[in-house]
Amino acid sequence: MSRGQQTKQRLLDSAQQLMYSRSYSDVGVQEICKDAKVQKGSFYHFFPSKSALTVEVLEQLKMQMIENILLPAFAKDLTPAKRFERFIEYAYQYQVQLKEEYGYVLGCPMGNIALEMSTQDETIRKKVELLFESIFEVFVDVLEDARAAGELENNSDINELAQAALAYGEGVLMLAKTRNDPELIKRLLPKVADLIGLKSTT
Amino acid sequence: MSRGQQTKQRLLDSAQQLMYSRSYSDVGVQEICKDAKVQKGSFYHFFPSKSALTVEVLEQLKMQMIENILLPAFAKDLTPAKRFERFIEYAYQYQVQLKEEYGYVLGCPMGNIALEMSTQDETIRKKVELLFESIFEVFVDVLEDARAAGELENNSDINELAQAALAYGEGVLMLAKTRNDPELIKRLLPKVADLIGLKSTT
DNA sequence: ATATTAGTTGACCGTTCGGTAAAGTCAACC
DNA sequence: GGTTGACTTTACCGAACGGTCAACTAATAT
Repeated sequence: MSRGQQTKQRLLDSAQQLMYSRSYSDVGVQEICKDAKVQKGSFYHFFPSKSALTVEVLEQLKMQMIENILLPAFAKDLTPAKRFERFIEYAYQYQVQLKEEYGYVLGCPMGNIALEMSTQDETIRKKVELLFESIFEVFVDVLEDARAAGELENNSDINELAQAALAYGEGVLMLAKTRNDPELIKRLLPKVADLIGLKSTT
Repeated sequence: MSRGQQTKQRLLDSAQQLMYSRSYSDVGVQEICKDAKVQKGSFYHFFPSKSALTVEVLEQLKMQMIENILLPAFAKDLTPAKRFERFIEYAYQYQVQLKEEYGYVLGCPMGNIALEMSTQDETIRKKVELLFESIFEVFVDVLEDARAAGELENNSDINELAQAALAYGEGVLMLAKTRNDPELIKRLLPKVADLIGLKSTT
Protein backbone atom coordinates (compact mmCIF):
# COMPACT_ATOMS: atom_id res chain seq x y z
CA MET A 1 0.00 0.00 0.00
CA SER A 2 1.49 3.32 -1.11
CA ARG A 3 2.03 6.27 1.19
CA GLY A 4 -1.10 8.02 -0.08
CA GLN A 5 -3.18 4.88 0.20
CA GLN A 6 -2.15 4.55 3.82
CA THR A 7 -3.15 8.12 4.61
CA LYS A 8 -6.50 7.67 2.93
CA GLN A 9 -7.04 4.44 4.82
CA ARG A 10 -6.29 6.10 8.14
CA LEU A 11 -8.87 8.78 7.33
CA LEU A 12 -11.46 6.14 6.45
CA ASP A 13 -10.76 4.15 9.60
CA SER A 14 -10.86 7.16 11.90
CA ALA A 15 -14.05 8.45 10.31
CA GLN A 16 -15.72 5.06 10.56
CA GLN A 17 -14.88 4.64 14.20
CA LEU A 18 -15.72 8.18 15.26
CA MET A 19 -18.97 8.40 13.32
CA TYR A 20 -20.11 5.02 14.56
CA SER A 21 -19.41 5.84 18.19
CA ARG A 22 -21.04 9.27 18.00
CA SER A 23 -22.75 10.54 14.84
CA TYR A 24 -22.10 12.04 11.42
CA SER A 25 -22.84 15.59 12.48
CA ASP A 26 -21.06 15.44 15.78
CA VAL A 27 -17.77 14.44 14.22
CA GLY A 28 -16.07 17.18 12.24
CA VAL A 29 -13.49 16.93 9.49
CA GLN A 30 -11.05 18.51 11.89
CA GLU A 31 -11.46 15.78 14.47
CA ILE A 32 -11.20 13.02 11.89
CA CYS A 33 -7.94 14.53 10.65
CA LYS A 34 -6.54 14.86 14.13
CA ASP A 35 -7.38 11.25 14.94
CA ALA A 36 -5.84 10.04 11.69
CA LYS A 37 -2.84 12.31 12.09
CA VAL A 38 -3.46 13.95 8.74
CA GLN A 39 -3.60 17.65 7.87
CA LYS A 40 -6.87 19.08 6.71
CA GLY A 41 -5.45 19.96 3.31
CA SER A 42 -4.61 16.30 2.79
CA PHE A 43 -8.14 15.32 3.66
CA TYR A 44 -9.41 17.39 0.77
CA HIS A 45 -6.75 15.95 -1.48
CA PHE A 46 -8.38 12.53 -1.07
CA PHE A 47 -12.02 13.44 -0.61
CA PRO A 48 -13.95 16.29 -2.24
CA SER A 49 -16.24 16.58 0.80
CA LYS A 50 -17.21 15.10 4.13
CA SER A 51 -20.20 13.54 2.38
CA ALA A 52 -17.96 11.78 -0.16
CA LEU A 53 -15.75 10.46 2.62
CA THR A 54 -18.82 9.07 4.30
CA VAL A 55 -19.92 7.23 1.18
CA GLU A 56 -16.52 5.55 1.06
CA VAL A 57 -16.74 4.74 4.75
CA LEU A 58 -20.05 3.05 4.04
CA GLU A 59 -18.53 1.03 1.23
CA GLN A 60 -15.76 -0.14 3.53
CA LEU A 61 -18.34 -0.93 6.17
CA LYS A 62 -20.21 -3.10 3.71
CA MET A 63 -17.14 -5.13 2.84
CA GLN A 64 -16.22 -5.62 6.48
CA MET A 65 -19.76 -6.61 7.38
CA ILE A 66 -19.96 -9.18 4.62
CA GLU A 67 -16.58 -10.67 5.35
CA ASN A 68 -16.61 -10.58 9.15
CA ILE A 69 -20.25 -11.22 9.97
CA LEU A 70 -22.52 -12.22 7.10
CA LEU A 71 -20.32 -14.84 5.41
CA PRO A 72 -19.24 -16.62 8.61
CA ALA A 73 -22.67 -16.46 10.24
CA PHE A 74 -24.60 -17.69 7.22
CA ALA A 75 -22.10 -20.26 6.02
CA LYS A 76 -23.93 -23.36 4.84
CA ASP A 77 -22.43 -25.77 7.33
CA LEU A 78 -25.53 -25.42 9.48
CA THR A 79 -29.27 -25.56 8.92
CA PRO A 80 -30.89 -22.21 8.03
CA ALA A 81 -32.36 -21.88 11.51
CA LYS A 82 -28.99 -22.50 13.11
CA ARG A 83 -27.38 -19.96 10.82
CA PHE A 84 -29.78 -17.32 12.09
CA GLU A 85 -28.97 -18.33 15.63
CA ARG A 86 -25.28 -17.95 14.89
CA PHE A 87 -25.92 -14.53 13.39
CA ILE A 88 -27.80 -13.46 16.49
CA GLU A 89 -24.94 -14.64 18.69
CA TYR A 90 -22.49 -12.62 16.59
CA ALA A 91 -24.60 -9.49 16.85
CA TYR A 92 -25.03 -9.92 20.57
CA GLN A 93 -21.34 -10.49 21.27
CA TYR A 94 -20.38 -7.52 19.17
CA GLN A 95 -22.70 -5.13 20.95
CA VAL A 96 -21.55 -6.41 24.32
CA GLN A 97 -17.98 -5.71 23.30
CA LEU A 98 -18.88 -2.23 22.10
CA LYS A 99 -20.58 -1.47 25.37
CA GLU A 100 -17.49 -2.53 27.28
CA GLU A 101 -15.30 -0.41 25.04
CA TYR A 102 -17.38 2.74 24.71
CA GLY A 103 -19.89 2.46 27.51
CA TYR A 104 -22.68 2.38 24.96
CA VAL A 105 -24.48 -0.07 22.76
CA LEU A 106 -23.87 1.51 19.38
CA GLY A 107 -26.45 -0.41 17.36
CA CYS A 108 -26.20 -0.74 13.60
CA PRO A 109 -23.80 1.68 11.88
CA MET A 110 -25.95 1.68 8.76
CA GLY A 111 -29.17 2.27 10.61
CA ASN A 112 -27.64 5.08 12.61
CA ILE A 113 -26.48 6.93 9.52
CA ALA A 114 -29.66 6.14 7.64
CA LEU A 115 -31.90 7.83 10.16
CA GLU A 116 -29.62 10.77 10.70
CA MET A 117 -28.81 11.55 7.08
CA SER A 118 -31.54 10.21 4.80
CA THR A 119 -33.40 13.49 4.61
CA GLN A 120 -30.27 15.60 4.29
CA ASP A 121 -27.90 13.89 1.90
CA GLU A 122 -29.33 11.96 -1.00
CA THR A 123 -26.09 10.23 -2.00
CA ILE A 124 -25.62 8.92 1.53
CA ARG A 125 -29.22 7.73 1.63
CA LYS A 126 -28.77 5.88 -1.66
CA LYS A 127 -25.58 4.29 -0.44
CA VAL A 128 -27.18 3.03 2.76
CA GLU A 129 -30.02 1.69 0.65
CA LEU A 130 -27.45 -0.38 -1.21
CA LEU A 131 -25.91 -1.68 2.01
CA PHE A 132 -29.31 -2.84 3.20
CA GLU A 133 -29.69 -4.53 -0.16
CA SER A 134 -26.53 -6.55 0.54
CA ILE A 135 -27.94 -7.90 3.77
CA PHE A 136 -31.25 -8.48 2.11
CA GLU A 137 -29.59 -10.70 -0.52
CA VAL A 138 -27.96 -12.85 2.12
CA PHE A 139 -31.30 -13.26 3.88
CA VAL A 140 -33.01 -14.23 0.64
CA ASP A 141 -30.37 -16.89 0.15
CA VAL A 142 -30.91 -18.50 3.56
CA LEU A 143 -34.65 -18.33 3.21
CA GLU A 144 -34.47 -20.14 -0.11
CA ASP A 145 -32.41 -22.84 1.53
CA ALA A 146 -34.95 -23.07 4.31
CA ARG A 147 -37.87 -23.40 1.94
CA ALA A 148 -36.07 -26.02 -0.13
CA ALA A 149 -35.43 -27.99 3.04
CA GLY A 150 -39.08 -27.74 4.04
CA GLU A 151 -38.13 -25.74 7.09
CA LEU A 152 -40.14 -22.69 6.17
CA GLU A 153 -43.73 -22.82 7.34
CA ASN A 154 -44.58 -19.44 5.92
CA ASN A 155 -45.41 -19.45 2.24
CA SER A 156 -45.17 -15.72 1.70
CA ASP A 157 -42.90 -14.17 -0.89
CA ILE A 158 -39.31 -14.69 0.20
CA ASN A 159 -38.34 -11.14 -0.71
CA GLU A 160 -40.90 -9.82 1.73
CA LEU A 161 -39.77 -12.19 4.44
CA ALA A 162 -36.18 -11.10 3.97
CA GLN A 163 -37.15 -7.44 4.24
CA ALA A 164 -39.20 -8.17 7.33
CA ALA A 165 -36.27 -9.96 8.94
CA LEU A 166 -34.00 -7.05 8.12
CA ALA A 167 -36.47 -4.55 9.55
CA TYR A 168 -36.85 -6.58 12.70
CA GLY A 169 -33.11 -6.83 13.18
CA GLU A 170 -32.70 -3.09 12.77
CA GLY A 171 -35.55 -2.41 15.14
CA VAL A 172 -34.13 -4.65 17.84
CA LEU A 173 -30.75 -2.95 17.53
CA MET A 174 -32.49 0.40 17.86
CA LEU A 175 -34.19 -0.62 21.08
CA ALA A 176 -30.96 -2.11 22.41
CA LYS A 177 -29.17 1.16 21.70
CA THR A 178 -31.93 3.27 23.22
CA ARG A 179 -32.00 1.16 26.37
CA ASN A 180 -28.24 0.77 26.23
CA ASP A 181 -28.78 -2.89 26.93
CA PRO A 182 -27.32 -5.60 24.72
CA GLU A 183 -29.40 -8.28 26.45
CA LEU A 184 -32.39 -7.12 24.43
CA ILE A 185 -30.72 -8.63 21.41
CA LYS A 186 -30.57 -12.07 22.98
CA ARG A 187 -34.08 -11.82 24.27
CA LEU A 188 -35.83 -10.38 21.24
CA LEU A 189 -33.92 -11.34 18.12
CA PRO A 190 -34.69 -15.09 18.23
CA LYS A 191 -38.32 -14.19 17.59
CA VAL A 192 -37.30 -13.53 14.02
CA ALA A 193 -38.07 -17.23 13.57
CA ASP A 194 -41.75 -16.53 14.28
CA LEU A 195 -41.72 -13.57 11.94
CA ILE A 196 -40.46 -15.52 8.96
CA GLY A 197 -41.99 -18.85 9.93
CA LEU A 198 -38.83 -20.82 10.47
CA LYS A 199 -39.50 -24.19 12.09
CA SER A 200 -38.03 -24.15 15.55
CA THR A 201 -35.03 -26.42 16.13
CA THR A 202 -36.59 -28.79 18.62
CA MET B 1 -52.34 31.06 27.31
CA SER B 2 -50.11 33.90 28.49
CA ARG B 3 -47.73 35.79 26.27
CA GLY B 4 -44.74 33.84 27.56
CA GLN B 5 -46.51 30.53 27.19
CA GLN B 6 -47.25 31.34 23.57
CA THR B 7 -43.63 32.15 22.85
CA LYS B 8 -42.47 28.95 24.48
CA GLN B 9 -45.04 26.97 22.54
CA ARG B 10 -43.90 28.48 19.25
CA LEU B 11 -40.33 27.45 20.08
CA LEU B 12 -41.42 23.91 20.89
CA ASP B 13 -43.49 23.62 17.72
CA SER B 14 -40.76 25.00 15.48
CA ALA B 15 -38.13 22.78 17.03
CA GLN B 16 -40.32 19.71 16.74
CA GLN B 17 -41.07 20.29 13.09
CA LEU B 18 -37.54 21.25 12.08
CA MET B 19 -35.82 18.46 13.99
CA TYR B 20 -38.24 15.86 12.67
CA SER B 21 -37.83 16.92 9.07
CA ARG B 22 -34.04 17.10 9.31
CA SER B 23 -32.12 16.16 12.48
CA TYR B 24 -31.17 17.39 15.92
CA SER B 25 -27.67 18.45 14.91
CA ASP B 26 -28.62 20.00 11.62
CA VAL B 27 -31.07 22.41 13.21
CA GLY B 28 -29.50 25.17 15.29
CA VAL B 29 -31.14 27.23 17.98
CA GLN B 30 -30.73 30.21 15.69
CA GLU B 31 -32.89 28.61 13.04
CA ILE B 32 -35.45 27.49 15.59
CA CYS B 33 -35.68 31.05 16.87
CA LYS B 34 -36.02 32.51 13.41
CA ASP B 35 -38.79 30.05 12.53
CA ALA B 36 -40.60 30.78 15.79
CA LYS B 37 -40.03 34.54 15.44
CA VAL B 38 -38.33 34.69 18.80
CA GLN B 39 -35.04 36.31 19.75
CA LYS B 40 -32.22 34.10 20.89
CA GLY B 41 -32.16 35.71 24.31
CA SER B 42 -35.79 34.70 24.79
CA PHE B 43 -34.95 31.14 23.86
CA TYR B 44 -32.55 30.95 26.78
CA HIS B 45 -35.10 32.55 29.04
CA PHE B 46 -37.35 29.52 28.55
CA PHE B 47 -34.81 26.76 28.06
CA PRO B 48 -31.40 26.37 29.71
CA SER B 49 -30.03 24.56 26.67
CA LYS B 50 -30.83 23.04 23.30
CA SER B 51 -30.83 19.65 25.00
CA ALA B 52 -33.44 20.74 27.54
CA LEU B 53 -35.63 22.10 24.75
CA THR B 54 -35.38 18.76 23.02
CA VAL B 55 -36.51 16.89 26.10
CA GLU B 56 -39.61 19.08 26.22
CA VAL B 57 -40.16 18.56 22.52
CA LEU B 58 -40.09 14.82 23.18
CA GLU B 59 -42.62 15.17 25.97
CA GLN B 60 -44.94 17.09 23.67
CA LEU B 61 -44.38 14.48 21.00
CA LYS B 62 -45.44 11.76 23.41
CA MET B 63 -48.68 13.49 24.28
CA GLN B 64 -49.52 14.11 20.63
CA MET B 65 -48.70 10.55 19.69
CA ILE B 66 -50.90 9.11 22.42
CA GLU B 67 -53.80 11.40 21.70
CA ASN B 68 -53.68 11.45 17.90
CA ILE B 69 -52.51 7.96 17.05
CA LEU B 70 -52.34 5.45 19.88
CA LEU B 71 -55.69 6.12 21.54
CA PRO B 72 -57.75 6.27 18.33
CA ALA B 73 -55.95 3.34 16.67
CA PHE B 74 -56.16 1.03 19.66
CA ALA B 75 -59.62 2.00 20.85
CA LYS B 76 -61.49 -1.08 21.98
CA ASP B 77 -64.32 -0.88 19.47
CA LEU B 78 -62.51 -3.42 17.30
CA THR B 79 -60.85 -6.79 17.82
CA PRO B 80 -57.16 -6.64 18.74
CA ALA B 81 -56.12 -7.72 15.24
CA LYS B 82 -58.26 -5.04 13.67
CA ARG B 83 -56.79 -2.45 16.00
CA PHE B 84 -53.33 -3.29 14.75
CA GLU B 85 -54.57 -2.99 11.20
CA ARG B 86 -55.99 0.40 11.98
CA PHE B 87 -52.70 1.44 13.52
CA ILE B 88 -50.82 0.35 10.41
CA GLU B 89 -53.19 2.31 8.23
CA TYR B 90 -52.63 5.41 10.39
CA ALA B 91 -48.86 5.05 10.16
CA TYR B 92 -49.00 4.51 6.42
CA GLN B 93 -51.24 7.49 5.74
CA TYR B 94 -49.11 9.72 7.90
CA GLN B 95 -45.87 8.86 6.14
CA VAL B 96 -47.53 9.30 2.75
CA GLN B 97 -48.61 12.75 3.82
CA LEU B 98 -45.13 13.59 5.06
CA LYS B 99 -43.62 12.51 1.78
CA GLU B 100 -46.00 14.74 -0.11
CA GLU B 101 -45.22 17.64 2.17
CA TYR B 102 -41.46 17.32 2.54
CA GLY B 103 -40.48 15.01 -0.30
CA TYR B 104 -39.25 12.49 2.23
CA VAL B 105 -40.58 9.70 4.39
CA LEU B 106 -39.49 10.95 7.80
CA GLY B 107 -39.97 7.73 9.76
CA CYS B 108 -40.41 7.74 13.51
CA PRO B 109 -39.46 10.98 15.28
CA MET B 110 -38.45 9.06 18.39
CA GLY B 111 -36.38 6.51 16.52
CA ASN B 112 -34.64 9.24 14.58
CA ILE B 113 -33.57 11.08 17.70
CA ALA B 114 -32.78 7.87 19.55
CA LEU B 115 -30.20 6.75 17.03
CA GLU B 116 -28.69 10.18 16.55
CA MET B 117 -28.43 11.19 20.19
CA SER B 118 -28.34 8.12 22.43
CA THR B 119 -24.56 8.04 22.65
CA GLN B 120 -24.21 11.80 23.02
CA ASP B 121 -26.85 13.02 25.42
CA GLU B 122 -27.90 10.82 28.28
CA THR B 123 -30.97 12.84 29.28
CA ILE B 124 -32.31 12.68 25.73
CA ARG B 125 -31.65 8.94 25.57
CA LYS B 126 -33.52 8.42 28.84
CA LYS B 127 -36.43 10.48 27.62
CA VAL B 128 -36.74 8.52 24.40
CA GLU B 129 -36.59 5.36 26.46
CA LEU B 130 -39.66 6.61 28.32
CA LEU B 131 -41.49 7.38 25.10
CA PHE B 132 -40.88 3.87 23.87
CA GLU B 133 -42.22 2.69 27.20
CA SER B 134 -45.49 4.51 26.49
CA ILE B 135 -45.98 2.69 23.22
CA PHE B 136 -44.94 -0.53 24.86
CA GLU B 137 -47.69 -0.16 27.46
CA VAL B 138 -50.33 0.29 24.81
CA PHE B 139 -49.11 -2.82 23.03
CA VAL B 140 -49.17 -4.82 26.23
CA ASP B 141 -52.76 -3.78 26.71
CA VAL B 142 -53.91 -4.96 23.26
CA LEU B 143 -51.98 -8.17 23.60
CA GLU B 144 -53.69 -8.93 26.89
CA ASP B 145 -57.04 -8.36 25.22
CA ALA B 146 -56.00 -10.68 22.43
CA ARG B 147 -54.92 -13.43 24.77
CA ALA B 148 -58.08 -13.10 26.82
CA ALA B 149 -60.11 -13.44 23.63
CA GLY B 150 -58.13 -16.52 22.59
CA GLU B 151 -56.81 -14.69 19.56
CA LEU B 152 -53.18 -15.03 20.54
CA GLU B 153 -51.60 -18.24 19.33
CA ASN B 154 -48.22 -17.40 20.78
CA ASN B 155 -47.87 -18.20 24.47
CA SER B 156 -44.69 -16.22 25.06
CA ASP B 157 -44.43 -13.52 27.68
CA ILE B 158 -46.58 -10.59 26.61
CA ASN B 159 -43.92 -8.08 27.58
CA GLU B 160 -41.53 -9.66 25.13
CA LEU B 161 -44.13 -9.76 22.40
CA ALA B 162 -44.88 -6.09 22.92
CA GLN B 163 -41.21 -5.21 22.69
CA ALA B 164 -40.83 -7.32 19.57
CA ALA B 165 -43.78 -5.57 17.96
CA LEU B 166 -42.31 -2.20 18.84
CA ALA B 167 -38.93 -3.16 17.43
CA TYR B 168 -40.51 -4.42 14.24
CA GLY B 169 -42.49 -1.23 13.80
CA GLU B 170 -39.41 0.90 14.25
CA GLY B 171 -37.44 -1.26 11.87
CA VAL B 172 -40.05 -1.03 9.16
CA LEU B 173 -40.17 2.74 9.52
CA MET B 174 -36.39 2.81 9.22
CA LEU B 175 -36.45 0.87 5.97
CA ALA B 176 -39.27 3.04 4.66
CA LYS B 177 -37.27 6.15 5.41
CA THR B 178 -34.09 4.76 3.91
CA ARG B 179 -35.88 3.74 0.73
CA ASN B 180 -38.01 6.86 0.90
CA ASP B 181 -40.97 4.64 0.13
CA PRO B 182 -44.07 4.61 2.33
CA GLU B 183 -45.43 1.54 0.53
CA LEU B 184 -43.00 -0.58 2.54
CA ILE B 185 -45.15 0.13 5.56
CA LYS B 186 -48.23 -1.33 3.94
CA ARG B 187 -46.33 -4.30 2.62
CA LEU B 188 -44.27 -5.19 5.68
CA LEU B 189 -46.05 -4.02 8.79
CA PRO B 190 -48.98 -6.48 8.61
CA LYS B 191 -46.48 -9.25 9.23
CA VAL B 192 -46.40 -8.09 12.83
CA ALA B 193 -49.29 -10.54 13.23
CA ASP B 194 -46.93 -13.43 12.49
CA LEU B 195 -44.36 -12.03 14.87
CA ILE B 196 -46.69 -11.87 17.83
CA GLY B 197 -48.88 -14.79 16.81
CA LEU B 198 -52.12 -12.95 16.26
CA LYS B 199 -54.76 -15.11 14.61
CA SER B 200 -55.40 -13.75 11.13
CA THR B 201 -58.78 -12.16 10.57
CA THR B 202 -60.18 -14.68 8.10
C1' DA C 1 19.20 14.46 -13.78
C1' DT C 2 15.15 16.55 -14.47
C1' DA C 3 10.42 17.24 -14.99
C1' DT C 4 6.01 15.68 -13.38
C1' DT C 5 2.94 14.06 -10.37
C1' DA C 6 1.28 12.74 -5.74
C1' DG C 7 1.01 14.00 -1.32
C1' DT C 8 1.73 17.34 2.65
C1' DT C 9 1.68 21.49 5.28
C1' DG C 10 -0.34 25.30 7.72
C1' DA C 11 -2.50 29.48 7.32
C1' DC C 12 -6.80 31.22 6.09
C1' DC C 13 -11.94 32.01 4.48
C1' DG C 14 -16.76 33.34 5.89
C1' DT C 15 -20.34 31.31 8.57
C1' DT C 16 -22.52 29.18 12.12
C1' DC C 17 -22.40 26.95 16.47
C1' DG C 18 -24.38 26.95 21.56
C1' DG C 19 -24.52 30.11 24.99
C1' DT C 20 -24.13 34.84 27.78
C1' DA C 21 -25.03 39.51 29.50
C1' DA C 22 -27.19 43.72 30.12
C1' DA C 23 -30.38 46.92 29.13
C1' DG C 24 -35.05 47.71 27.95
C1' DT C 25 -40.25 46.88 27.73
C1' DC C 26 -44.49 45.03 29.15
C1' DA C 27 -48.25 43.42 32.17
C1' DA C 28 -50.01 42.56 36.60
C1' DC C 29 -50.54 43.39 41.49
C1' DC C 30 -50.43 46.36 45.67
C1' DG D 1 -49.01 54.98 40.32
C1' DG D 2 -45.18 52.86 41.37
C1' DT D 3 -42.83 48.51 42.00
C1' DT D 4 -41.85 43.93 40.75
C1' DG D 5 -40.85 40.18 38.00
C1' DA D 6 -41.70 38.11 33.55
C1' DC D 7 -40.36 38.62 29.04
C1' DT D 8 -37.77 40.79 25.01
C1' DT D 9 -34.11 42.85 22.50
C1' DT D 10 -29.58 43.35 20.82
C1' DA D 11 -24.94 42.88 20.84
C1' DC D 12 -21.54 39.84 21.88
C1' DC D 13 -18.37 35.59 23.17
C1' DG D 14 -14.85 31.98 21.84
C1' DA D 15 -14.87 27.91 19.36
C1' DA D 16 -15.83 25.05 15.74
C1' DC D 17 -17.83 24.27 11.24
C1' DG D 18 -16.80 22.70 6.06
C1' DG D 19 -13.88 24.05 2.75
C1' DT D 20 -9.83 26.62 0.05
C1' DC D 21 -5.33 27.88 -1.26
C1' DA D 22 -0.53 28.30 -2.34
C1' DA D 23 3.76 26.88 -1.13
C1' DC D 24 6.45 22.94 -0.15
C1' DT D 25 8.43 18.07 -0.18
C1' DA D 26 8.66 13.39 -1.63
C1' DA D 27 8.40 9.83 -4.93
C1' DT D 28 8.19 8.41 -9.80
C1' DA D 29 9.04 8.21 -14.69
C1' DT D 30 11.63 9.47 -18.59
